[in-house]
Amino acid sequence: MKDNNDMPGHLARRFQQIAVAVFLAEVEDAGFDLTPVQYAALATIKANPGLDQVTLAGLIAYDRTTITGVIDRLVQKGLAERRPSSRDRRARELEITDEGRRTLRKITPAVESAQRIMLRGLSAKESEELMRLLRKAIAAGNELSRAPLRAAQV
Amino acid sequence: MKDNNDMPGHLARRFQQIAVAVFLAEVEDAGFDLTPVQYAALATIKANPGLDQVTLAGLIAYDRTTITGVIDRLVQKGLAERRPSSRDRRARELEITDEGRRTLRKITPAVESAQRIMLRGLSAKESEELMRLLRKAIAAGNELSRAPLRAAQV
DNA sequence: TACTGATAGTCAGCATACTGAGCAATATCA
DNA sequence: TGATATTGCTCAGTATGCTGACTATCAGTA
Repeated sequence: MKDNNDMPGHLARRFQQIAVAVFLAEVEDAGFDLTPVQYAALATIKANPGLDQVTLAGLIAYDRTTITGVIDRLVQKGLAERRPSSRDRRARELEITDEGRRTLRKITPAVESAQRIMLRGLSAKESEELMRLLRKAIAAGNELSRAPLRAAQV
Repeated sequence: MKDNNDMPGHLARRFQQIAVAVFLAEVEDAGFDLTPVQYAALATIKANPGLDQVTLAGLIAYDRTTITGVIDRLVQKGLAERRPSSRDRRARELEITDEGRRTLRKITPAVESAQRIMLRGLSAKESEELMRLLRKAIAAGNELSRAPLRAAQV
């Protein structure tokens, strides 16, 4: 019988579990209330002003049905705005608000600290190697999830 | 601005996302309907007959409030049984059923295949190294989540 | 034994994630 | 142009995961 520790799927779940807990703890210590998912969405909206929801989902590999709720909460917190697209009446254009920009700026140290903490058991070289291997495995498996990463259409 | 691909937390989320999708697809192809979480719980019940819910949660690092629902579904599918403990009237003893045992046996090839597929971008050596680094990072971060891994009390 | 603190389990509530379905709008092509 | 396919978004339903609160029970101790 294989041990859980020999199952990459189980290890993935555990590492992700710790990563989320560390992120939330650091962000809360900094006085903010933002999830990892909300942070990634907000940062991506800031970097790509006016993008629509499907494009946003593709850039961070979220399912399109998940992104709806995430944006709802960003809007409800006053960090982002959703308005009808002028080019395509089905689509919604997303913009970050000033409040969202301020939050992103202030929260950055906590986010970076979280990334360090979740790797605290590894040396710098090991951390690099872990990220390299994860990127490689993810690239090969990208199309296997319902929400693959998609480059923006420019 | 840091790219998502430099954030271990984001990579963790992506890898976990792919791992779950691959697991579900392989298991469904084999004709079964079992999630990764349910599988791990069932396998652990089989390996530790009569254990209580808190011990089970500790062995697979689930939150105790999560395990309730997972066991509900295993029981509802007829794969496990929950009965009052004779030693502690607060506790429930968990047992796998014959049906559960049969399911576990038949599902094993699909589970193993899933673990291979989610690492298909990596060589054997790289896969080993990825698992080693994940184990190391997880060990160092174990206490940082609400549901740390706990050895069984023997 | 009575009090106190800890423990086992559950529940309500919230936030991801997914499946599958549906609506409105757009794109494509005969 | 008109039929068809596709796309953007939303919703209902289900399954993790978490926080925080609660009940019942147990364990240790004054």
